[in-house]
Amino acid sequence: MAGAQEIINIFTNYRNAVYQPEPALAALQSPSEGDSLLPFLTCEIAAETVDKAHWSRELPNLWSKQQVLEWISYYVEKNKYDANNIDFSCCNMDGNMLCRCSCEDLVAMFGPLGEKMFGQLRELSGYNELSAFSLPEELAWIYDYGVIPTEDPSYQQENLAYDAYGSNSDLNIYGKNSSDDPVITLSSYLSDGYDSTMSPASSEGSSLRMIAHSPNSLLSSGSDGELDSADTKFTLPNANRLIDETSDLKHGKRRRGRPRKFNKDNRECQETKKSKHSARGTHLWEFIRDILIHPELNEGLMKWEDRSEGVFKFLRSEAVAQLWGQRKKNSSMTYEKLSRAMRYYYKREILERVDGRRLVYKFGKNSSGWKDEQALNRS
DNA sequence: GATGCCTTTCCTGGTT
DNA sequence: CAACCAGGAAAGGCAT
Repeated sequence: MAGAQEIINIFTNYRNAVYQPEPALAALQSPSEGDSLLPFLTCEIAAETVDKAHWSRELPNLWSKQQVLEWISYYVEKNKYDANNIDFSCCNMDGNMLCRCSCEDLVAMFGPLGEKMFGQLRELSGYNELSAFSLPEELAWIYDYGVIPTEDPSYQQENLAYDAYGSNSDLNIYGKNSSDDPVITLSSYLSDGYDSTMSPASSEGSSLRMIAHSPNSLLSSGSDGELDSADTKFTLPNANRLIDETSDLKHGKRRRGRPRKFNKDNRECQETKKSKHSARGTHLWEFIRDILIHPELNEGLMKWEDRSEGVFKFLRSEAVAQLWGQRKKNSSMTYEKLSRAMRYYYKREILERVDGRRLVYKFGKNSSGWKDEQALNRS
């Protein structure tokens, strides 16, 4: 366990390394911007410093302790808050623990800043004050796709995973406690879908579904059920790979291509998948497009560089990949793999290359639904 | 069962 | 050095 001094050192080093004075940043931090813009701006700023701030690429519940500290440091510095008022002994937690903190917890730890931090954490986690009934119609397929019947074993396992995170915990950044009305997040919206007809009983923890589906929760579909969630959350995605590696190793060399799913849990996963109706609109480029054409739900994941030309940029590449992975019930999705799939679209002219610009893509002539008028028609 | 499409996964090598 | 890009190869999953 890191001591308070060690934490302060990390904190200080990070601040010195990452947040050297930048005029643009300082301008954005002016009080006149107003709090309402704060979450958005922090996403934007984080994205601009994406090469430095690792936390900005991942969903908060996936952050390591280091990333949590980096985020705290960022936020304290951004708000010019006196770090002496912070109880650093409370900062030694990973993202999962952080996300389970109530607003009161954060206020206790960070004083008046805690409330703002709670708000931003909710933003970064994809919490939105949207009801399921206000979802745009063109995303109705999400309803079709995402319903997980309660008799579905995977759903029951997810609920087990959910319970492991504490179904009776206080209000946390994912929204309400389990007894409240269902809440939808972009994450669950784009990855899991949401069933507006879900009964209160079956919708329990719908806003928390992101936890259950997130890579670190793959306890639910993984093969190692006794792993401690707190300690394994960052290794689980790789744990799948380890299993594959050991089962696929032949003469010291791993077999090429996608490894077969052999183990019992994975077979269950496959069966579950087979039983489910495959929804339309599950293509990657459509998924990307749907994130882009709903900026109000975007969470700073992606942005248009040139809307009229269809040029867009990934701001939180790993977070988008994780969402895509959740959508495809694939815990081990990474930006690396997602980008490979994106590159296949070049040949089919669904996407066009944008040379020399990292994380930037452009819709091609064989894509549709992203242009202003098309998007408006879809709304 | 064969086929085709759309990824997914792994990999090597190059670039930023 | 990490992150990203490019693209070949092989395989999975699914619809037809």
